[in-house]
Amino acid sequence: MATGRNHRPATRSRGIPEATVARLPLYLRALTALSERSVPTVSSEELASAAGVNSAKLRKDFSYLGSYGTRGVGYDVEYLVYQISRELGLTQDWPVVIVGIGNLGAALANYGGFASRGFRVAALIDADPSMTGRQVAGIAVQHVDDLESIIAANDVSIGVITTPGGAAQQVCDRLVAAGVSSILNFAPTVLSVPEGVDVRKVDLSIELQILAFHEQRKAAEDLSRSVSDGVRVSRARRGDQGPEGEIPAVMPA
Amino acid sequence: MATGRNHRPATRSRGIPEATVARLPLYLRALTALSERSVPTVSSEELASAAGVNSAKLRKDFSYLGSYGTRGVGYDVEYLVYQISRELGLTQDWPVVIVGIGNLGAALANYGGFASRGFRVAALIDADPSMTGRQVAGIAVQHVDDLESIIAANDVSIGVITTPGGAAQQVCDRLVAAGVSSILNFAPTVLSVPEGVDVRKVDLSIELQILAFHEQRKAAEDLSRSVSDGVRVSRARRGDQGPEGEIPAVMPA
DNA sequence: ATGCCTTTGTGAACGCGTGCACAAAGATGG
DNA sequence: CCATCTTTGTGCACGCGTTCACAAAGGCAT
Repeated sequence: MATGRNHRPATRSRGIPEATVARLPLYLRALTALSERSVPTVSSEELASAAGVNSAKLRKDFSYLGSYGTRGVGYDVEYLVYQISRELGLTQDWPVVIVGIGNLGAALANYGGFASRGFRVAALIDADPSMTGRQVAGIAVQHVDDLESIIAANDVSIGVITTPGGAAQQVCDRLVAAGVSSILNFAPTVLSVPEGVDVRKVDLSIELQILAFHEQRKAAEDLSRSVSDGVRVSRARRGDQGPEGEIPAVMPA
Repeated sequence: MATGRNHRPATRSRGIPEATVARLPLYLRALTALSERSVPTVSSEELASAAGVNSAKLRKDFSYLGSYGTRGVGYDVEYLVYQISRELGLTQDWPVVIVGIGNLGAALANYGGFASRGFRVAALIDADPSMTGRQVAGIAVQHVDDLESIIAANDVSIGVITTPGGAAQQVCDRLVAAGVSSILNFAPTVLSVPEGVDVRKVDLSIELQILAFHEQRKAAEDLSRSVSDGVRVSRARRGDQGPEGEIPAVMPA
C-alpha cells in the first residue's frame, strides 16, 4: 500500500508530519556542512536557504521537535545536528542488506553516503551462483538461499531491493518473512507488503517520465509563443505534439 | 527552488495536478503489462489494484485527461496506453545525457528502463580524462569540456547528474546554460536553477534516513508493547533509544 | 424496447501542508 | 535596569489532494 512518494498517507507518525520527516535529512545535511565549517549558530533564514526551503516551513518543522532555538540568536548547530540525528534514529547503527547485485546494486554498495550516516552494508545478496563469493565494495556476495540466516545473524531490519522487477515481490516476501520491516525498492514493481512494513520506492524511469511531461509542456508553450512572437525556439523544431497536432497537457480554458 | 519531492509546488500544469502526473507512469506501467497479456479492457478497480492506488483516485486522475472509459465496462487498455503515453510526451524521443560516469552513472547507462520508454542515452560525460573514450553500455564516454557542443549537437533537453556533490552545481549551471531545462539530480546537493528549469532529486541517503525514522518508531512501539505484554521483540534488543532512554519520535499525548 | 446491472465520472466534504504575519522571548547595548 | 532589536514559535487562512458516495451512462439479457 505504501508507495514511495507520498508515504504513509493516513497515519501521522505520532506528532511529526510525514512531510517534515522527509525534510529532516535535508536540514541535517546542511547543518553537518555548517558544523564542519565550525559555524556555531545559524538562523532559520540562513539554514532554510541552504536547505532550499522556506524559512517559515523550517521553523514549523523544528517546532515539532521542540523549542531548540534561541530567539534573537538562532539555532545551535551542534545541538540541532544531535537532536535531528536522534529523531531520525541515526545515533544507532542500521545494518542494511542489498539484494540484487547488478549494476545498480553494486553502485549502491560502493555509495559512500550510506556509511556516513549510521547505515552499514551488512551483506550483499544475489541469486546468480556465479556472483557468490565475488567481492563487491570489499564485501563478499552471498547467495540468496542464505537470505534468511543472513538477516537473522545480522539483525537486519532494512532491506534494499535492486533485483529485476520479476524477482522483486518474491525477494520482498522473503525479506519480510525473515523480519525486515523497512524496504527501499528500486525495482519497477508495486510491492505488496503486510501491515507494519514500510516500503519506499525509487523509480528512475518514473522520474524521467515526469520530467518529460513538464518538458513537453514547456515545449508546447514555447511553440505557441513562438508562433505569435515569431521567436525561433530550439525545442519547437522537435514537433510531434501528438497525432492531431494539438497542444498536449493543456486543458481547454 | 524545485526540490525532488513535492515538485512545482505553486504552479499547476494547466489542468493536470502534479500529484496526478506523478501517478500516470504508474498506470502506464500496469497498462503496458495488461497490454502484453492482450487484456482488452480493465476496470478502475482492477487497474487501481495493479498500480497500488485507490480506485476513486485513479478515476479522478483519468478524469483530468478526459472521458476515456465506458460505463459498465471499464477502460480500453490499448487506447489508454496511447493516451497516457501522449500526455506524458512519450510518443516522442527524448535524448538524455548522463554527467558523471561513476558507479551510479554507469548503472544508469546500463539501465534498460530508459530505452523502453522513449528515452535515449545520447551521451555519457565525465570530467576524468582517463574515462574519455571508454565504452560504457556501448557508448563512448566524452569529456566534460565538450559538454556544450554535445548538448547542442543532440538537441538534449534532459540531463542526469551523477557527479559527486561538489561538482553538481557547476555541472548543472553548464547544462542549463547549454539549453537543458529538465534535470534529474542524484548528487546530494540542493541545486539552484533559474526559473523555468525543472529539477527532480533522487537521494538514496535521504530515503534510507526516512526509513530509519519509521523503523525506530516501530522499534519504540514494539519495545513499549513488549514491556506491558511480555512479548520479546528482536528489534527491542538493539537498545540505545537516545541518551535519556526516552522513546523518540513520540510526542507526549 | 425495457429494465437491470455494472462501472464511470464527479460534486462535496475533509484533512494535510504551506505560508503569512505577528506576538512573545531573549540577547545586547547603554 | 531599561529600551531596542533580532529572531523564534505559532495562530490562522488558504489551497491542494484524497476519499466518499451517488447519480448518470451504457451494455446486456429477456
